[in-house]
Amino acid sequence: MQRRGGGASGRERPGERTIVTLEDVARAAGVHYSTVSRALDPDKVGRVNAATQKHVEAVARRMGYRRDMVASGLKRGRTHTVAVVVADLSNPFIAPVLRGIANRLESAGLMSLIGETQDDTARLERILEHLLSRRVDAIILTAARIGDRPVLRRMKRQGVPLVLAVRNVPGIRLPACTDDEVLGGTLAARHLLGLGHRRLTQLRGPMDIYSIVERAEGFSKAVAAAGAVEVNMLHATGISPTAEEGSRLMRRLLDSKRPLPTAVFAHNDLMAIGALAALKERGLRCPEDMSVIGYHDLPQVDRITPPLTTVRQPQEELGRTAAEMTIGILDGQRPPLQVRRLAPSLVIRESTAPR
Amino acid sequence: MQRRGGGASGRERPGERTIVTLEDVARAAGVHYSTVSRALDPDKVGRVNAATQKHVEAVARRMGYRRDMVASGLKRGRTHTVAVVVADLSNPFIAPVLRGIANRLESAGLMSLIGETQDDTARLERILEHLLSRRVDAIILTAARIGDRPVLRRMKRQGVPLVLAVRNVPGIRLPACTDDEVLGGTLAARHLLGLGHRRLTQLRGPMDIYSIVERAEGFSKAVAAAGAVEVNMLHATGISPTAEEGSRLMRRLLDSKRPLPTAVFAHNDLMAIGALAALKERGLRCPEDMSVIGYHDLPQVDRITPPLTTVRQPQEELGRTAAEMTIGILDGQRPPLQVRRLAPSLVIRESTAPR
DNA sequence: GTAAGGACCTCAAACGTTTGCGGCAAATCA
DNA sequence: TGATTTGCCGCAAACGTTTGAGGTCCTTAC
Repeated sequence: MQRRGGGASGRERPGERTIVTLEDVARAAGVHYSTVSRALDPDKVGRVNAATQKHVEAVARRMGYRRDMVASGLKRGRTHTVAVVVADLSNPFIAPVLRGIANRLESAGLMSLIGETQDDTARLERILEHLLSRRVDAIILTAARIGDRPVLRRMKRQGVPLVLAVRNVPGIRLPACTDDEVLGGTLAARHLLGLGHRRLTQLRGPMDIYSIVERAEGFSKAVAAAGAVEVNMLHATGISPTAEEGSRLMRRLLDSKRPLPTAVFAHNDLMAIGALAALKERGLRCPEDMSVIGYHDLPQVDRITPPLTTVRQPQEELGRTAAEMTIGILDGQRPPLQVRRLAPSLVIRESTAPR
Repeated sequence: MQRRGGGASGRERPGERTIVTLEDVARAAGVHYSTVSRALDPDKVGRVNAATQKHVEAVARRMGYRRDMVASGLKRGRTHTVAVVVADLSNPFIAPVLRGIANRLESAGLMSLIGETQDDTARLERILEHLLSRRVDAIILTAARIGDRPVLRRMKRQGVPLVLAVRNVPGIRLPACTDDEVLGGTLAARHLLGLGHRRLTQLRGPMDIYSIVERAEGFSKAVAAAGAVEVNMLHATGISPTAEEGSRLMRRLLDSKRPLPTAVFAHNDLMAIGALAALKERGLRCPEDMSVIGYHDLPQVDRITPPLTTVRQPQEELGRTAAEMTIGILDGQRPPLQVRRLAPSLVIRESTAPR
C-alpha cells in the first residue's frame, strides 16, 4: 500500500510530496471535511456559513491545500481536460492553431493534452483509445482524414464530444471548424484568372484530406467557369507535402512534353517554396515566367524571394473557434452539431504577375 | 449523485458514455473484480492462473473494457501525465522541441499536458499551481527565466520532478537540458572573426533569459580574445524578440553616430531576418556592407535572401533528451540531478562574407 | 409553549481502481 | 495419513473528493 508521502522510487526525502487533504484542513479548522469541500467550492457559495467559509479558506491557504483534480475528476466524471490531436507537430501552420486552442481552453479552466498521429490511422486509433481511457472531457481532432471515417464513427458512439478542426470529413455528422477551403481555392483561381492567366495547374496535396479536395475543387470550378484550362494534374505523394515535394512536382511539370501553364496553385506554402526553388534551378523566373500562389501564409513567406502570394488561413482563430465550440458542447449548449467555416483571405505579394 | 451514464448536460441519449468497470467484467467472467484487475495488469503476470487470465482478457475485450486512468491515478498516485510548459507556442523554434518531448514521452506511455506562460511570471505560477493540482508526474519547463528562480525554488519543495529544458536558470539545482549557449555564441564569433571582421555587435535578446546571457557571453569573450571590438550594445526590449524588434534595433544601429560594425550577431533568426529587412530598407547590402548571423536555424531561413548563416540548435533532440531525463527520474534512476548540454553547430550560408 | 421552518453542518456512500492479507483448495513432504 | 507449502483467488480497505440525506439548533409564528 503506498503511503501518501514520497514517490515510487527510493528517493523518499521526508516532507516530500506531502499531500494536504480535505481531512487535514478539516481537522485544523475544526469542522467536517465535507464542510471544507463545500467552503472551497465556488459553486456552493451560500451552502455554508460566511464566517466558517472565510475561516476554512484561511486555514486551507495557510496549510497549502490544493484540491486534487484527479480525485475530483473521478467523483465528478469531469477531468477538465481536452485532448488536442494533431497530425504533425512540426508543421509550422499547426502552431498557431494549437495556441488558439490551448489559450481559449485555458481561459475556461480546461487544459490540453496533446497527441500526434503522424497521419497514421493506426496511431490515431491508439491515441483515441488512450484518451478515452483517460476520460478526457472532449477531443479536438485536427488530423482527420477521409479514410478515418470508420474510426470516427466508432468514436462517436463512445459519447465523448468530438470536434473536428482544420480538417473536416464529409458524410459524418460531427461538429467541425475549418476555413472555407472551396472559397480558398476560388480566391486563388480568381486572382490568377484576373491577371490574365488561361492555362493553369495545381500542385495538389494528398486527396485523402478533405480540405485538399475542396481546395482543388474550388480552384477547378473557378477555372472552368472562366473558360480557362487546367493542365497536368500533379499530386503530392505521401503525407504533409514539404518543400522537397514541391520541388519534385515542379520539376516534373517542367520536364513534361506538354505546353507549360503560366501559373500554378500550390496547395500549401511549403510546396510553393519548393516550386520556387525548382524554377530558379531551371533558370526560370517567378513571376515573369510563371506565377506561383500558395496556401496558409506561413510566417516569413513575405520575406522570401519573391515574396509569396498566398491564401491566408485564420489559424489562431480556427483554433480558438474550435475550442469555443468544444466549450459550448461541454456547457451543454445547443446545438451540439454545427459546422463553422471561417473565411480565408487573399494576400497578394510578388510571386504572381499579369500574363 | 451522477449516474454512470450521460454527461452533466441534458443530452442523455441512452447507451451514451457507458463505462464498463472492472466489476462488470468480473460479473461476466465469473470472478472477483480484483482478479480482473490483476489479470489485466501486465506487471502482475503470474499472480493469476494463465487460463483465467486468458478468459478474463477475452471477456474484457468483448465488453470493450477500458481501464480508467483517473481512478488508477488516484489509487496509484501516478497519472502518467507530464506537463510541458512553454513560453510562446507560436514561436516557430518551439514546435520541434515540443515534438521531441511529446513523442519520447508517448513512447514511455506518458502523455503531455501543455501550458503557455507567455513569459509572464504570474502566469507561470498559476500554471504550475494548476499542474500540481492535477498531480502530474513531472513538469518539463522550457520557459524558465532568471527572475523565476524564487518560484522554481518553491516548486522544488513540492516534490514534483521538475526538469528545465531549452532555458536553464543559474544557481538552482535542477536537472536541465539546453544547448551549449556559450559555445553557440563562440561559434558565431569565431566564424565572423575568421572572415576578418574586427568591429562587431550583437542584437541581444532579453537578458532575463539565461540562454541569452550565455550566448552574449560566449560571443563577447571570443571577440575580446581575438582582440576585436564590440560596439553599440543593443538590447531587445520586451519578450521573445521578433523580426520587428530586429528591424528596430538595426535601424537604431544604423542611425547611431558611431562607426558601424561590419558584422552583427542576432540572438535569434527572427531578429536576424528583421535586421536584413532594415538593411535593405536603407539601401545597404548583406553581406557586402554588413554580415549578419542568426541563431536557431528556423525552417526556411535557407530560402530567404540572402540565405541566412546561423547557429543551429538541435531542437527536436533537445526535447527528446529532456523527455528522456524526465523518464529516467520517474523510473527512479540516479542521479536525479544532471545538466546536459547539447552542442549547437554552425550553418554557413550567404549572409556572412569576408571583410 | 409548541410546531414549523431555516440555516448550517455531519454522516456516509459513492466514483473505479489497486493491493496487502487471509482463505481455501491442491500439491508436496514426512 | 497429517502437516506444510504453494498457487489462486476473494475480501475489503484505501486513494481524495463530492453530495444526497439526515441531523441539530436557532429563529419565527401562532
